[in-house]
Amino acid sequence: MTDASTPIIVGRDIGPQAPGARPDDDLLEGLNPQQREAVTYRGQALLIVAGAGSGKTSVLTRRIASLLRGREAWPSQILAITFTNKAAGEMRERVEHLVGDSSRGMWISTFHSACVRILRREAEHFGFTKSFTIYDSGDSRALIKRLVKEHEADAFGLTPAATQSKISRLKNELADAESYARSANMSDPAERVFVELFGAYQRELQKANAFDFDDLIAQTVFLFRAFPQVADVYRRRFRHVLVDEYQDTNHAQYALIHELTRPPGSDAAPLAASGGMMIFEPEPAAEEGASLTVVGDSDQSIYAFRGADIRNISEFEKDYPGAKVVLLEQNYRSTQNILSAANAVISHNFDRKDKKLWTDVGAGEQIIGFTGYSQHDEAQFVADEIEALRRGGVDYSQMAVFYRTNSQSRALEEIFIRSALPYKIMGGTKFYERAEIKDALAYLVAVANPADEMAMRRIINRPRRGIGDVTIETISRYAADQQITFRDALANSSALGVGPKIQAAIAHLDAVLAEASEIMLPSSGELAPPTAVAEGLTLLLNKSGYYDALRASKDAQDEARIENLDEMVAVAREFARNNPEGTLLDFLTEVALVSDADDLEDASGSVSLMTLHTAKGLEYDAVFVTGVEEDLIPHRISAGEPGGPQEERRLFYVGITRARKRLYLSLAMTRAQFGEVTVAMPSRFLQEIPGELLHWRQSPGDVNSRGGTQSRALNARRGSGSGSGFGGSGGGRRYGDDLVPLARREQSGNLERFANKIPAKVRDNGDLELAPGDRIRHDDFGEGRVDAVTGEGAKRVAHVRFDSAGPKKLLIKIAPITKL
DNA sequence: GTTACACCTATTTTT
DNA sequence: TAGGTGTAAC
Repeated sequence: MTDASTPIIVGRDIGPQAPGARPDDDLLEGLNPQQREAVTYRGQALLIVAGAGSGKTSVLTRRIASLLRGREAWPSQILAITFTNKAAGEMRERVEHLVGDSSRGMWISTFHSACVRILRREAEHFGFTKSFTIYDSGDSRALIKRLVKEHEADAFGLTPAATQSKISRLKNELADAESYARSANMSDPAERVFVELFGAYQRELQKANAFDFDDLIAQTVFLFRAFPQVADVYRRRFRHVLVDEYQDTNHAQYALIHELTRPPGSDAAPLAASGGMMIFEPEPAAEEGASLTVVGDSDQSIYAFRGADIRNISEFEKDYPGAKVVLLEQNYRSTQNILSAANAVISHNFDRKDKKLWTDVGAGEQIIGFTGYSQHDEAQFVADEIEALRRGGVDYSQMAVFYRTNSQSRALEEIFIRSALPYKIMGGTKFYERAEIKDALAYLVAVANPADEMAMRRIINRPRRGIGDVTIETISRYAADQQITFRDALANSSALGVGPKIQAAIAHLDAVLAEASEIMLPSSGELAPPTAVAEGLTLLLNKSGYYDALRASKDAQDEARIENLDEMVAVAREFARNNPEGTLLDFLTEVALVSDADDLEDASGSVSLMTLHTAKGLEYDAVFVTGVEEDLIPHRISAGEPGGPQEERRLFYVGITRARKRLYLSLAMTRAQFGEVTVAMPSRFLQEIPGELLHWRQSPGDVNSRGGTQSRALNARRGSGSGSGFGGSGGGRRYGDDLVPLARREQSGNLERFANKIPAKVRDNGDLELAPGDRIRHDDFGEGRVDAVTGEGAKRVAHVRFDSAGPKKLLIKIAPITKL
């Protein structure tokens, strides 16, 4: 839902409200009673249980606005935490919309950026400097990889991946190497090696003046616990803490919130540790902890595998006695049919508080089910249906296709390309994970944080300078001997005892870094201009020879790399425009904490393809959930995990509740995976949807009876009446109730014909010329007449009306067609 | 330092 | 099956 109709109230007036004014009136406009309560309730702790599409962002932003307008809080006393930058940005925008300038000074940010802000200020308390680097998972994987090798840990079954995920899990539980060692079974050699690795990893991070993602949270908690007087500064400052998506918090995040909302001065005497100043706050007068508002929906918890602990929300009332709970069940997004299906599915999860979404917009369309013979058949259905919706006036950008695993996107893509359907894959390869972008950032990090050896190691031979492992180790040893950083060792290239060519290369790199440093962090101490980052980056890329090496390359990919780097420089310029005061560190922080998931919506004019996980928080007029099969959703691997199948059900629930008006559930009877074709069974979740809500265009039974491959699950439940269950098996009904048979089903009903119909090889029709009126034959669709041809060159599209398959758009260059 | 081949492993991933 | 990674040989 949206609050676009809310009038803008600009809160220029800083003085108290005029007597008798009702500052909340417009904020409550259009809200239902529960939403009003969530906005206006005042107390120490409030839990808003917000079902999907129940307007929680609206409630949260209005609650903040109401605190500000009522003069109950200064902006600086508000801390609102989300999980994504996108959510934070949206929330900030909407609060600004409501209260204007008086929102300035609020902290509306992600867990991670809030912690970075705190850590940059306080890092000196525990052996870091404020210019610390942030390691993303790729960086920490690289470091762990090196350590695993050094410790020869793979011999104990400790792969880099396993080690990384175990360390991450432990950090999310606030365990460090020492505390873990105490509880671990140290007679197990693998455990001993792991503890060693964990400790070594942590020491390396400290040495590099770096935090990994998990550290950002965990170290902030440790900081607060070790230095209560530091914690009190923030406890006094933030009087209102609000947390979005609370069901996704892990233990460390939970602890962070807990620390922040404790009454100030409540800690025992400060630790007599680490030479910091002892500041005793002589204020025994009972101060209250900040008021805490959390919003969440345990039915949408889908990140348990990453450490999210559903108990944080389900036991909120225990953690915060006297907490008020508000339940938002009215849904403003979907039709009742969609909601009823969602309710029915999720109600199969035991151990959950009952919650039923409802709407007053009416039943809406039935949910459409479809069973394809193969994943390509399924994809073709999706493509056809998308085209039909488009002709019916639905914009491509209002349609989305979801799948459980990324690999499923391929079949969809193949068909979409052939159908000339504009699509965009969300959350695919990430810009900031590309090698050249990581290189560029490493150059910047080398300037910003000379202690970061990882960054130095990354760039020292990129572009190739003839510096290999041997030289790197020489430098590393020299640095250790001289007790200087790796970076500083470069300045003494002549003392390293390496060949003249290599020595010159090192000296050159050193000079380039120094020059860039002078631009971005002037030694004169004066402030660098905002454009310094972009300039410095350009200088680094040019003078290091990075650009030249790419330009000289004949690899076609390197051209794209240059474009990506140009884009990176553009990002730096953009940053300078938006943050005139922004420093190099600010830029690196932003880049480290921003992911491309944050620009999800820029898919204008295309259909969005994404995993079910990525779909959370989004909504579309028409939603296709594909691959609704056993072993896919629920995924087979989840079966063995405690709570796995239930989390899968929530995932399916999340998918269903993204749809506003139309929902399609599809599956394929066969799926090519790992080189072989497997026969799929319909997902158990399909059977949890009441039959009258779901209309099968082609049910599993239809496909089954014609394909001849009996599958046990299909007959587990017989249809009763109109479109119930899977129905149709036994050959009674060949097609769905009102389905016009498609041409390819006419040709033959046998499975092999359809399984993996689309070969991997790409067909090329060359310059096949087509004009309106031409007759063509298509391998799948049969004969048809060309209505029109649009597009240019390789992207020419034929609009064809097939005799029996109906209208289609085809990419002429690659469609399996011949002119008649 | 680069290339080629063999090998391994295939959920989800807000930061 | 396919893609990515690691090692060995040139």
